Amino acid sequence: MKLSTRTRYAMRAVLELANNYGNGPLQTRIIARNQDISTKYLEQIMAALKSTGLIRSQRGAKGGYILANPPEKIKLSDVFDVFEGPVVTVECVADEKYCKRAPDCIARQVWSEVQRAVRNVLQSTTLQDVIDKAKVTKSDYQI
Amino acid sequence: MKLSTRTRYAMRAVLELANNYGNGPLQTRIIARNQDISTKYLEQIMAALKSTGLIRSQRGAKGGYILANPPEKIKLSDVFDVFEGPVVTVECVADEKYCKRAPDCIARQVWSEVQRAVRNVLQSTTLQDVIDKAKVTKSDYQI
DNA sequence: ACTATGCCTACTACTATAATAGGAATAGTA
DNA sequence: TACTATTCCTATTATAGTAGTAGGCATAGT
Repeated sequence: MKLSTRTRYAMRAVLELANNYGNGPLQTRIIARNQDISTKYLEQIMAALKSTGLIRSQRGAKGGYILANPPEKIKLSDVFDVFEGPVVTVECVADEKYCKRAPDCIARQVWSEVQRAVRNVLQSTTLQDVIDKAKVTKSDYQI
Repeated sequence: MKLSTRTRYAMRAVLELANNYGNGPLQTRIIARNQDISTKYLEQIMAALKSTGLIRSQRGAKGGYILANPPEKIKLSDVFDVFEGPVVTVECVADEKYCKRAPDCIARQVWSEVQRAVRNVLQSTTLQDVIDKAKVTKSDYQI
């Protein structure tokens, strides 16, 4: 169980946008450079993020991307779900009809619990939460 | 983020062994039939489970597999880790040296939290716990 | 007009997954 | 001893997804 590179890049890109929130659009080129990501690949990822309404774009020179909502209104699950989908473990966890064995399947209960744990983290944390936490850590270092 | 079929089959097979614990070896053929899994594919999965020491085998007629330890001594993470590995999200979560950006990476904190949540479930639950919980549910139905 | 950006589409190398297949080795049993 | 049921070992394969690379069009600012 490992995250796709797309999801990891997406999360890093969105966190950059969150950090930049209020300062106008941020360019793919800049994000890619900051994060050591292929610009062309990131372009595709940004397009997907945009198509879900998570971010907005401004075309042309001095264009770029901004978050569609303030960082405290965006949950990590919003970003996560773009590529990893709402299902974290197995389809039958979300859709009992997916498998006829589901009602009696004790393995399903296991994956339900795991899924619940993951979604609990992702849904209860906003981009702003992450940024704030990072700042606290930073200042701890400086003491 | 979805589980591999191997991991799901492995979990179901091991739970069958847990249910059968104390009744001698259980055959791949039986498990495969009970669980609607390709016998040949399950054979490979059982071999992998055995190589980690999680289960033991008896060869020849009337052979089969048994858990190497009683169900209350086996954690779900023991089964999970055979195919999904101990890393649930990203390598850098377990190994900071994996990426030079790790110390400052705020995305890494996100994936750390998710990983912690998953491992918490898998490490705090045993096969016996799952079986017991399933029984409770069953008896609820009968009321 | 020029340039910097997003937007769109196609292509590709690589890898993992989920099997299928065949047969050798072993152990119980008639 | 022969027979049979099982694990064990190895090879092969079809398919899909991933992680890019690439080229050029559309748009907006200067």
